[in-house]
Amino acid sequence: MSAVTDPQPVVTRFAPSPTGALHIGGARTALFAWAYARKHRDIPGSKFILRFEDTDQKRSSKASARGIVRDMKWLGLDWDEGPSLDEDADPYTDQIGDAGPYTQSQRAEQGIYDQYIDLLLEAGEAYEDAGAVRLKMGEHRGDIAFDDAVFGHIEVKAADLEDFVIRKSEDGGRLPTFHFAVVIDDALMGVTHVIRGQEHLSNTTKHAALYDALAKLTDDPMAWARPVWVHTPSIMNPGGSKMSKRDKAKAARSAMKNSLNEASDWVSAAVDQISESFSTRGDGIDSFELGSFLEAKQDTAWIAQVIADHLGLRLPEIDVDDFKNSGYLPEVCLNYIALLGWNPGDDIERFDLAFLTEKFLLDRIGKANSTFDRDKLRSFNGDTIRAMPADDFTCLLADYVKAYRPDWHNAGIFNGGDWGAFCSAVQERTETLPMPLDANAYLIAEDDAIDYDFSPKPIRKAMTNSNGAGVKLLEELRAAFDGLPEANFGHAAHEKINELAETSGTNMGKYAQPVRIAVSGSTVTPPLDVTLDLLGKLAVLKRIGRCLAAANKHMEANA
RNA sequence: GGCCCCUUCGUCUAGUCUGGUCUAGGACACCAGGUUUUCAUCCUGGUAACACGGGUUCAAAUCCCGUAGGGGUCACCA
Repeated sequence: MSAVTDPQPVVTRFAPSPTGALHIGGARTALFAWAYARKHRDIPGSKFILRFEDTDQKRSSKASARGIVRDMKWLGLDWDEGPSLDEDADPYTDQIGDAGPYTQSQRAEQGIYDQYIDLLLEAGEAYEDAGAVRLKMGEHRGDIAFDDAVFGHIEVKAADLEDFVIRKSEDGGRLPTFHFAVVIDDALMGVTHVIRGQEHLSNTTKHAALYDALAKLTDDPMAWARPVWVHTPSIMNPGGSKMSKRDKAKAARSAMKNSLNEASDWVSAAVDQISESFSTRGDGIDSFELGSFLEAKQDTAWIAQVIADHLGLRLPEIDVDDFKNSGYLPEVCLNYIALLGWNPGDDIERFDLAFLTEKFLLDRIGKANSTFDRDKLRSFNGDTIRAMPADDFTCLLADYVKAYRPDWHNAGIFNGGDWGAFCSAVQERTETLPMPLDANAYLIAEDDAIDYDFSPKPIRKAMTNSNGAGVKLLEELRAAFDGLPEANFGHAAHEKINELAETSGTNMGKYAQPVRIAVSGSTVTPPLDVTLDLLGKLAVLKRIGRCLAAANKHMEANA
């Protein structure tokens, strides 16, 4: 007779500290923990918990907690216990699940941690030191070994283990440290698999010691059995540094310094410049804060953004919200980060949450750090956009415009009947949402705001080379277009170009390129008929006229 | 610096546990050609890696030892 063991439930959690936005690396940790719990959802008791580790009173904020809830939901990750899934709810007062509360500050208030501190103190496992409480390590406890699902067996000698603080002194509000709170909470919440970043690998000996000590001292040792530890490797920048929030600050700082030619007094020059541009907007900015940011004494995210806006610079995407801002799709972000350090074991690279839920196994997580490759992310994003039904793309881009692009939101093309035509013209050449907007800015520009620069080689070739052959064709076209009807102008103009090209025996590109240049200032636009339709006859003729004038002037000057 | 960990194309990785079928596969990027009125898409082809040095073995990307490089940690931050 063999005993049939029931499959054990899998309880995982994501436990960020609400000290800022959700980092893309944190999102991957959350994704792995979510996927592993969901893979075992058929086993009763399996669940995924979201908990806030806010034992650092100074840096934690409710606004950050809200932002993390919002970003998790944007990605499509849900949880069974923790703050309410309602983004507008208060993550501290409105929570779901019965093992709560789900923030450590609240749990500390309820005395949850103190009772175990007392237990350890009484048993001589811990002692007071300058107002704080430390757990005895070293010879008292001996060597510590544990098994990690990714990194395998790890052993540390007693001599290398130092006593560590488990409760802060008065200065820290007598709150438990992260090391203590994480162990108590994971045990009390029944967490079976602790999935987290590898920066905690070295800390795990501390946690193992705590589990073991508590198992000895309580009457329910099973509740204090060590969980399965799963440490995930880090996500790095192409340069080799760890991908971190500070990267945005560094990028803003060095761009500012560069724009001032690295002059010795660049900091004060920058402060003057930015303060001025702010005061004209009526916002005002603290020049002392700004200065300390520029001197690298702090890395405040919003100051980095202020500088980026001032410079017209796009900061590197680091937080989930940055990727949303830059026009990446949530399902693509999830797909891409899942592939950073994990793979299904075959050549399948494109998958969704359902696939991940079915396939996610711990032993397929790699040990080596991986570099974040925005090119590949962008490529995935473009593939996904191309594969979407046209109507979905139209809505998606419209939502993006409403949220982030007032310039397009107020433009006629967005509000009139042409939005669908624009979207279908750009969908297959879109990698990120802002890309078609920026590439086709001439569509929402005033007719006389188009700049003509005849120096780039492709423009010279199409217009001014061979004694202005292109310019002559454009003049011919202006006359031909003049007689065309306004309705369906683009289509008619396209026909006319075909006709002229055929009768004169030339390549239609010879006609098309000068028109492109005239209406957009560049040689690249969506198909010409659509582009001209979007612009309309009046605008096209006006732009051709301006372009012709500019071209003739340019050729005279260079004759 | 002490301790812990990692190392396959430029990048993400398959293959390593259970040595041979790996003249190392896929993806992104890159290059070339084709399709295309531009750009892009799409199609075809190509360049490109087992960090290094020893050992074990008939046989090593795969096992062992060492070296180098990289990461983490050593906070009353998490």
